[in-house]
Amino acid sequence: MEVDEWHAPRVLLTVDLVILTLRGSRLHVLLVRRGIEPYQGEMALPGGFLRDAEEGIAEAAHRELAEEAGLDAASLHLERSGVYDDPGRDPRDRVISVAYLAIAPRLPEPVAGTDAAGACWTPVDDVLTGHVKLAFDHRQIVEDGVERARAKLECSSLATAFCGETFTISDLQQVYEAVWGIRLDPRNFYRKVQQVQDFIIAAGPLRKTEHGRPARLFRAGPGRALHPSMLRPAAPVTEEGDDDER
Amino acid sequence: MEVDEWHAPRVLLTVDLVILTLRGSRLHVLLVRRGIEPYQGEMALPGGFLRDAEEGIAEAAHRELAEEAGLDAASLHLERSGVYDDPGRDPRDRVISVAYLAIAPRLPEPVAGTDAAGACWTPVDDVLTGHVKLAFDHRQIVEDGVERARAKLECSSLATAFCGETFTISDLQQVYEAVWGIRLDPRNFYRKVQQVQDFIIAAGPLRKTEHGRPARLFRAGPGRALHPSMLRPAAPVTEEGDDDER
DNA sequence: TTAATAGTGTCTCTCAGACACTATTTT
DNA sequence: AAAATAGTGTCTGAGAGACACTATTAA
Repeated sequence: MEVDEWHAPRVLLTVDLVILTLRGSRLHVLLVRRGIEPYQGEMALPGGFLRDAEEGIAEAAHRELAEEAGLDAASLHLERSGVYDDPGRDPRDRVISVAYLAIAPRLPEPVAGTDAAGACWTPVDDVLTGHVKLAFDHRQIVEDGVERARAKLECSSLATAFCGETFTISDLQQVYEAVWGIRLDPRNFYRKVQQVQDFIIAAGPLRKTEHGRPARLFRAGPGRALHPSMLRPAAPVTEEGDDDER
Repeated sequence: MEVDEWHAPRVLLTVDLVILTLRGSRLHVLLVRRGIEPYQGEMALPGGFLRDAEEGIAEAAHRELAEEAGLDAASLHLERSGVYDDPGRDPRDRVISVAYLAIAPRLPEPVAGTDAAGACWTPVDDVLTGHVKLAFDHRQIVEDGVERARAKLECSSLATAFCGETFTISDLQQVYEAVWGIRLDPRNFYRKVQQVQDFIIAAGPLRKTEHGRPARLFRAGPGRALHPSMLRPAAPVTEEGDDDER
């Protein structure tokens, strides 16, 4: 041991939010334009420093969610997603960032009551491909957050957090398709999702659709973990690994 | 935004290590007796403060692994496991802890070349049940680390990190049984583990056993992700959820 | 009617688990 | 021989995906 904590370095702590939602049939992330240096004028994730030494990190995440995105933290799914600590990630100082993943249902406007000017929903594909550049290591933070969301769709009821109070099975399928970035068979999805215990429960009336037969409405059920789980299709097995077996 | 970073609070950063290994057929975690306040004389996870502001957290984890446990970090599986930031978790100051999970193969002595006096392997069950008390929130850190190890056995080749250079299929089964805390059928395990691509590869000779037929030896294969995965048996389905259907 | 979406039934394949059975060693 | 562990074969049941089929709406 022999650690002398009086000489241990102190670091700054920020919270960054990866707020995901569906717009159209694509997954979007909320970005803000930075008003201060460094990276002034560039796009970045909403977030900021801890307010004071007594504020918990989760507490700060809730505060930033309300301040910067105008979203009611109580109604949103919010969970820690990752920690970013590369000593050179912020040119000013040693800054550690704790990322939080938030899932929002479809919202009519980019953001209502936003504190930061220039907040906007951006397709995650544009961020992941590098078409839209982000400040700091925020592209990596988005990538990790999206991957976490993808994984959690398999074994948790996270998908319902993308939907409103009630939704059809088709709505839910769109969530899975947008987040996973693949197409699913509607008939198999329909059967599968209803076999999961406590995932969705029937909620009264039908919803008229633009075309076709009206669909039943459902609400999120009490289950948090899915049994059986909604596994992603396995990546197609390529034969490239068998080269040395010829 | 409008965050004035000059007034943002700074925090201390520690790294804590959850080093797991198998001893006998039980899962053990490495603990040290604290030499300084707070919690002086009590058991805790090895770890410590960042050395300086330029040291990365992963770097610090490797350093502590060598200093406190005498283990060669290069040969061990080491990954970030969690972050602990409750403002009251350290009575002295605001201290954030980043936990790392390390997996060690069976070692002959409690620890060789250990810097900290009183380091010892302790059965994780004794920690999780509260039979052995730990300083700070270290019991929670152990619990989270063990759960992460349990989950990673399913989809990664982590289990081989508990074994030496070569091992039998029976050895590998003992890893799964000890970490998951359940018994597995040897015949099914044998078949299943060999169907996983690039998980284990045959390594020459047989190993004599105390009783019974000698077993083939294997080495860890190149695969990191397991296909198909080694899923834990599902928790038995209880009927308590069906009460409202009578 | 057609187009479109909702919802059902059924087949096949793969994998998990149960377990009978054979093989090879020590005592 | 018995005991013990290694390793194989086979059956059953559950779930995933393919896909034919029916149901109900708008245009």
